[in-house]
Amino acid sequence: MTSDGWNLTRTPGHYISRIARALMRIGDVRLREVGFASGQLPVLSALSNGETLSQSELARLAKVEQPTMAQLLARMERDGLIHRTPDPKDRRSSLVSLSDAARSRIPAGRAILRQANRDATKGMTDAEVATLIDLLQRVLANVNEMDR
Amino acid sequence: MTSDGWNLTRTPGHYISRIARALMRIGDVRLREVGFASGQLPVLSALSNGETLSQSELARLAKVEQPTMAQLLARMERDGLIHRTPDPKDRRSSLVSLSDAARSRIPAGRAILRQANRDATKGMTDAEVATLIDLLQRVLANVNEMDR
DNA sequence: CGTCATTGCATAGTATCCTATGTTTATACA
DNA sequence: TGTATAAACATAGGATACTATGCAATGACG
Repeated sequence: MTSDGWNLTRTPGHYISRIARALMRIGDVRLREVGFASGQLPVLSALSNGETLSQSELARLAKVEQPTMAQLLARMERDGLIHRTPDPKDRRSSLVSLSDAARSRIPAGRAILRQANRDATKGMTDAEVATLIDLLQRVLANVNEMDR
Repeated sequence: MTSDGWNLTRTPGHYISRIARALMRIGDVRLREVGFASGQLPVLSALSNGETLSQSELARLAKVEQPTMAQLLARMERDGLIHRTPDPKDRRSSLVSLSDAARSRIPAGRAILRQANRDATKGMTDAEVATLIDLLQRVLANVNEMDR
């Protein structure tokens, strides 16, 4: 331990990357049952109320770069989760909407995610979870600041 | 907000994935100055004291699957960060060690990471950081449990 | 009205991660 | 000893992320 040349094991960053990887793996396994994947969640969430959004609006909402969203939407279209229709107002753009099949599976997906979050905070009081969320929010604000 | 079909924005998982992605991006940018990448940290850390380890030992330490470690080591070898020598005790295995160039740059890399962790917890007291680490540790234990 | 910057998207290339599978070597045990 | 299991590694292929770049359509402004 003390001879570790980095001594950076007990840092928030270390735990956060480990948890993120495990959560993504677990989420993908559990969501496969309803045909979703964890990377698709921001898109499903944004379109769940029937709205139609462009690729760039989705990228901004999901906080990913545009080519990342392009690939994600291509896979989702291939899997029948979304449709694209040309935007009559802008010939560069298409409007993305959820397929009926995807929308019908959203409640099941939401339940799976709620359970996963409960499992991940097992043994923690509501106050502890609230504290954790508060601290994470402040870290996120800091790293967003670092990004510029 | 209340009309969000998922209502899962204010969950630990949501923040943790966002922070992890931002931290990785920032870490990669800052570490590029010394020729490292964030994914290489577990390997650099494990070998920094001059030890030699096999690919599977490194995979276990870094908590990644074996093919992931194989690819990572291939890139690190290509970039001159590590050497591989055949294991005289086991013809299936090779022993991985850090190059002198990599070892000499470790102190600079460590300083960069310390600073990044300080930046990410800016505005938080030592007690708050300790609380955050404690809560994250418990979440990590939970998700590791979920993984089986 | 024409030029020019901006915006929306596509493509290419790379890095990390995963699962599934195969090959070779080592080991255990009937 | 011979076979079966286990371990170490390689390979293939997919998902999710990034940067860099290019093209076409839009919009702003002299």
